[in-house]
Amino acid sequence: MEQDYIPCEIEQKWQKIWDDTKVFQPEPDEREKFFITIPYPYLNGNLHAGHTRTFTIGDVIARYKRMQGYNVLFPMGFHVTGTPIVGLAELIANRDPQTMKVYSELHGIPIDILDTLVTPERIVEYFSKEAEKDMRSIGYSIDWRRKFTTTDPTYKKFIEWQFNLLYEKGLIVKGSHPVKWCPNDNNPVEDHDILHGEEATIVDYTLIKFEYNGIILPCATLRPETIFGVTNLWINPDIEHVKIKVEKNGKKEEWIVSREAYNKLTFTDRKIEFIENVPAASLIGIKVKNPLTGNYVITLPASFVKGENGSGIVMSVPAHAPFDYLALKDLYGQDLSNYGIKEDLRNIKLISLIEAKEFGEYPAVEAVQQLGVKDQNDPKAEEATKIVYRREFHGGVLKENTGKYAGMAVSKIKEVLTKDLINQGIGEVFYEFSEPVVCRCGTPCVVNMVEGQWFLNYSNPEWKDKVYRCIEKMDIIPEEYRVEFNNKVDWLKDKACARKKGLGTHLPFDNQWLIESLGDSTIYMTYYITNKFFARGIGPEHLTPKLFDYVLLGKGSLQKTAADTGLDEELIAQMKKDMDYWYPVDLRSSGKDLVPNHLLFFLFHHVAIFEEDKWPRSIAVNGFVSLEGQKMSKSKGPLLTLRTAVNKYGADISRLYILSSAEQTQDADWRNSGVEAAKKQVERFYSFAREIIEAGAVCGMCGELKLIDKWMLSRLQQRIRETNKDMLALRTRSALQNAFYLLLNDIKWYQKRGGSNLLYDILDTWVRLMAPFIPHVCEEIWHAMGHRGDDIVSLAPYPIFNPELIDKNAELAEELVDNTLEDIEEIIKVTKMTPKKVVLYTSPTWKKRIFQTALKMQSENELNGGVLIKKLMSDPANRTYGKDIPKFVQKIVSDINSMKMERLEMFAGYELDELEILRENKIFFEKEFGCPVEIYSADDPSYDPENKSKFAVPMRPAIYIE
RNA sequence: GCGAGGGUUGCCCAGUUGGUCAAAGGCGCCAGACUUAAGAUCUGGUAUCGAAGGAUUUCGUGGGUUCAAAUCCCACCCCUCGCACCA
Repeated sequence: MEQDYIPCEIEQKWQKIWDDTKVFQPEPDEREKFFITIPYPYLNGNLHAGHTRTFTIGDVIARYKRMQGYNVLFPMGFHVTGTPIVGLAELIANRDPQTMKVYSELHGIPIDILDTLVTPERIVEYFSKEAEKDMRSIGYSIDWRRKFTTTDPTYKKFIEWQFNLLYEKGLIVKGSHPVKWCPNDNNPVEDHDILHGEEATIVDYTLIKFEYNGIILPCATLRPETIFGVTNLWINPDIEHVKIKVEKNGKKEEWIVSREAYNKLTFTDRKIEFIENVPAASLIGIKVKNPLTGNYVITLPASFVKGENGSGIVMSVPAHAPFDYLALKDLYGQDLSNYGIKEDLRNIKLISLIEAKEFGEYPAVEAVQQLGVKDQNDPKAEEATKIVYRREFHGGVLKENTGKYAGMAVSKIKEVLTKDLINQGIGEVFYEFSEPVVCRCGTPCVVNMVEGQWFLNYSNPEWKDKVYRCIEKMDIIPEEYRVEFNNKVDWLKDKACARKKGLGTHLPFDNQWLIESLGDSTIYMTYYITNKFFARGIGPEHLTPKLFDYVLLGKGSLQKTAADTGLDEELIAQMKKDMDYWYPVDLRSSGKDLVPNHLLFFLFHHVAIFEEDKWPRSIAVNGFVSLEGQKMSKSKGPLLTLRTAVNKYGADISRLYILSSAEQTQDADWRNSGVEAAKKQVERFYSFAREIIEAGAVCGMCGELKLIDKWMLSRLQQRIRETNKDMLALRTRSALQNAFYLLLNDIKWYQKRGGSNLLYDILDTWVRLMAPFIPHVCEEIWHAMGHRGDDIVSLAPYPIFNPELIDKNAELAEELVDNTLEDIEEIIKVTKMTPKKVVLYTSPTWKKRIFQTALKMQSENELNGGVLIKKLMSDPANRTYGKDIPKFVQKIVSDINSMKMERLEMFAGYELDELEILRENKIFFEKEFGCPVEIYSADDPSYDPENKSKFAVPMRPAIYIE
């Protein structure tokens, strides 16, 4: 080994050896397989610290499983379908200043090359090469024979096959959906096209059609159930209203709405025709029919109604809506005769329809009174509304007067009721933004219905049921995410799966559309298996649907498939054999951002296409990476690329750092000071190994073992046990704590206590323990230890826990020494004295006996202070210490009571000769404190000037210092 | 608003089947060793009080359960992320 640790030399050397010897190119054999996949990266930039984290976790698992004896397949591909790469090519072609800056400086692309990346194809070619180079440089154990890019002609054949299959199964349907739309550009707006209102979401209101002389006055509401409590409608006399002709699904109606609402309606899936302006005054004071109850209610003037919200006409539910109540109250006693309203509005009776435990009959009235809201223009009215809505939504139940809906929870009613209203022709859905959205061009956006769109029918309940079943059977790591997955399945609606722009595969049954990029990356893990064969030169012309049917699903016959594809039977049989061997996916590990999209679709498509035995077995998710506390951004910075990290620190240090800096789901923060610390640790590991090897250390297990050796072995076993336990749960941080940091502390103590026999054995285990995490330096050490040829550490057996090497007495003995050491130090610190002599007194025999007796009683589950004291007192031999016994017993009993199981097991059969142990370590103590040390038993102290020996108890000797 | 996650000692971050938890590890800081010196490295210390191994107050806030709470229960406050046709 070299004197100094030089990462890049070691790393390049071993990467070449791994590649040359093809150790990570698995083929089916008799071993158990483990198929791990990480979502391939989307290549609109170089790989960054986020990728580094996710992929490194995957690689560590792959390496760990391999060392455990599994036949591990860990493949990788590149995702390029979709629009961002097309957009990036345009930006580069246009020399967009920010893009040029970010991609040259942060992504590290030489400017002369960047200048050439002006088409999507060139971008894909460039980044896929770079990404592979990067992943190799950090030592991922990927089988590169299987790589592909999602625009490969053969991959497109695979996607076409899949979408035809889904179409045949009726899982792809045609429909319309609402999008954010700029009327000026006549195009959908994406998030980066928005000037303000990025936060806006599309909210679905229910439109309820009140009727007046055959004309519809639609009211938009988020709470359609309140239709049962409507006492009147609100019309703002100061805004413009229009009468329009509305045609939807062939049904023609005449509506009256605000002018703004008319404008919005023209973008919906309705045909709209303007008829005439309608003076607001003519709309006030009329009687309109509640379409559900058939009751007639009056229309009244209100200033709080805004033309741009909803339809511009509002239904009034004063029992539950503070604004409605306030507006109504404001009209009490007012002269409304100019609207032709003569009746006394006090006669309008509030209608309560929701039972909520926080409120009585009229929640709106109570809230208004509690908050002291003055009128409809008081800002506190908003707050009152929120309070009432929130409480009613959570805990509210519908009352008897809602007919067949009585007893239903308010939180569940909206969907059901809206559907019923639509079916009866008296309701519709109306989409609106949660806040105003303005396009970059300055135009206010609208919700537009895109028609004739293709959807993946994820809302299909049978499909969802299968996914639930799949999740139930899977391991979700960490387990807390299971509920998240189930929630998201529940929440998922139909998803538009085709677009007009971007890279990708055309929909086979409707060629003008491109398959959306999340849809084409759901079951591609099978493609790694088949692509090993395709990549040897099988062209797309051979990849007929029958081939995929046979290889992936086992449908059809070998002969017919061969005839259909023109491929050899033997080759096809081999593909199928590989598929049957490797599938299903044992673990898909990914960043947590993919939970509500990719990982969900991954499950949906698997359950739709494959039989249950091919469903994924487990999913793991990990957190993000930030940079010195700042969020990273590919397009704006800050950004740390994988390459920058590896160039600066090396592969092993980057790996160790990213894995140890945060636990699985926690977000990690990449900090320079942290990497520097990791660097120090790896260097320390390296020089520890070098010193041992250069000293010519050999296996010490066969020689005679001292107590400290037994202690070391015992601790080592515990670290092995914990590391394996952590790896099983993918807790890489905790695994490293055990396999590296804690073990390092143990080794320090071992050496401090004069241990030396087992250094070679420790190293042998330690290198294997660390190999999945920092493989290059471990290979280097393993080689230096004399392993040659095929005997590389990447394929060496991972250490397993050996319970026979656990030695409780050795651990207790060291604990005694450590306790004593710390107590002496503490006394010196407090008294600030320089010791001239230290005297130790071990526990007297009677205390040890009592301790043992108490432990025994505890193990028989009958530890009781009183009983113990009586028992002791009855023994004449104990009379001498009679008055000390109760106090000591009390202490012992409470100590033992507060011990955990593990601790009690540790003490089970406690039989330590403390005097002997301390005497053996006399020289150690003398060295530590630089003065003579005398050791006595408290039974028989020949020197005890201050009578300290009486404080001696088991595991804590009494101390006298002068 | 809905859903999920989180608030720990100067900072980052462990620890939640309740009990060696004043609480791991790292950073920072302090002291010592080494060095001509600095750096690097190594050793020790780092809540408060204490001239004897102890005591006291801490784990977002306020209550509660328990012999015992960072850990369990209730309420509240604050922070981060997702909410879709975008990868």
